[in-house]
Amino acid sequence: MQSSLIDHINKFIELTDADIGLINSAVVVKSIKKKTFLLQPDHICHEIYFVSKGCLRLYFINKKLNEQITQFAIENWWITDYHSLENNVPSNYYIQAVENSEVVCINKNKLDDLFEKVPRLERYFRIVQQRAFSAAQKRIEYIYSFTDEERYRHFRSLFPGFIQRIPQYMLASYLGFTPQFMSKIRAKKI
Amino acid sequence: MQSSLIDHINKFIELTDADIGLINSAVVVKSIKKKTFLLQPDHICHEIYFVSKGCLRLYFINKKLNEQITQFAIENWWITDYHSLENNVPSNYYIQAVENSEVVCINKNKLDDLFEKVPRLERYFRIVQQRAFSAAQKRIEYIYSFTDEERYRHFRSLFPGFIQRIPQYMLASYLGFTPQFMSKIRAKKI
DNA sequence: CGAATTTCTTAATCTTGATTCATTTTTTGA
DNA sequence: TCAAAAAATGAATCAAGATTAAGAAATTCG
Repeated sequence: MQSSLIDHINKFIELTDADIGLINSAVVVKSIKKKTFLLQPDHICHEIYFVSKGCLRLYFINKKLNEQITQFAIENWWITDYHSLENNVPSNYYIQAVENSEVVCINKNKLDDLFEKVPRLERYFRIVQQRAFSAAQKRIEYIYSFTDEERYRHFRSLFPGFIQRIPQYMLASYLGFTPQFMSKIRAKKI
Repeated sequence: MQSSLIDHINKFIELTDADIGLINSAVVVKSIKKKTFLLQPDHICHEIYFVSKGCLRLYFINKKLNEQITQFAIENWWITDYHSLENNVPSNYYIQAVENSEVVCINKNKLDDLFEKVPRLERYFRIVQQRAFSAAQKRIEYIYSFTDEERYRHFRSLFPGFIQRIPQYMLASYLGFTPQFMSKIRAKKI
């Protein structure tokens, strides 16, 4: 039984059985219950996470003491705090399971070793990072193109399935407005 | 005389003379005058640009017919529309020189060939993309943490030199507010 | 140099979405 | 199964920043 991470990597590069062995021995697969934290503020982030099942969120507490979600990760997405990971500085973020989930964890040092042993993985992660950056570029475009209400309708039309999976207040947080405002626009006909 | 792109790559990976030759034969260095466009809407973006001198901006025209700048690139930064580049679809964006500039242009197909010939370049671009994504994560954090006025003051304290180089209205556009509001907050004492 | 263009400023009014506070509905888990 | 916690809603007031409409100042370049 192939892990879903290996399946995902295989979509971008070819792996030998030896490569797969090396990858599998570098990762730890964890089943985590809803609300479990994988990262909390003031801790240095040492791992990147691949979601094989479920949903995680990345958020921080803003000055008004509200949760501000900056990213969700569902099946086949990576999530981590790259700033903390790369600069070895304490994070401001929480990474938390929104649903019971299964994640593939890779420690940063082990990942660096793995790049030495399986150089083709550089290509896989180059492509993954480029897609992530491209998505971030699009997101910034949307933030500056639409009003909050438009962004909600747009998001709902793009990911109709996803909004069923999470509480409305989390979507409001991700979109950058209050649950009250969310209620207001949901109360309007279409 | 080494190009500044080669210098930059050399900070992350080791290149042989043969590698350098291959890279140099894949790129085109252009000197472009202020206001020159490297990309315009409805065109598919086929190149990525490395700024060796000067400053470029990436922007689109929003629904209110105003320019919305989403990115600047100064010396040693890459800039392109990855969405258009990767999916071969027409761009919504302009890429324009803000100052007389020198850019290293790499065609996407030539870059793909180059990855075959110089696989270690995957590593360089993996790191560059990861940094770009990390910067985008931080930017989204700031967008949702601060008011517009706070973001202006924060940006000014982070990049005091840069704000001298560009017209104020471009900074207002990048920060997502109007030139009038920019004037208002600049008129306040400190 | 001097006219044209770009850029910046001021001020009055208006809008989107926040805040506050209260209530209702839904979900969870002992 | 039912009490407690979590999530969603509603309405009144408020604030940050947009809009509109002039003008003033600074650059550019023929």
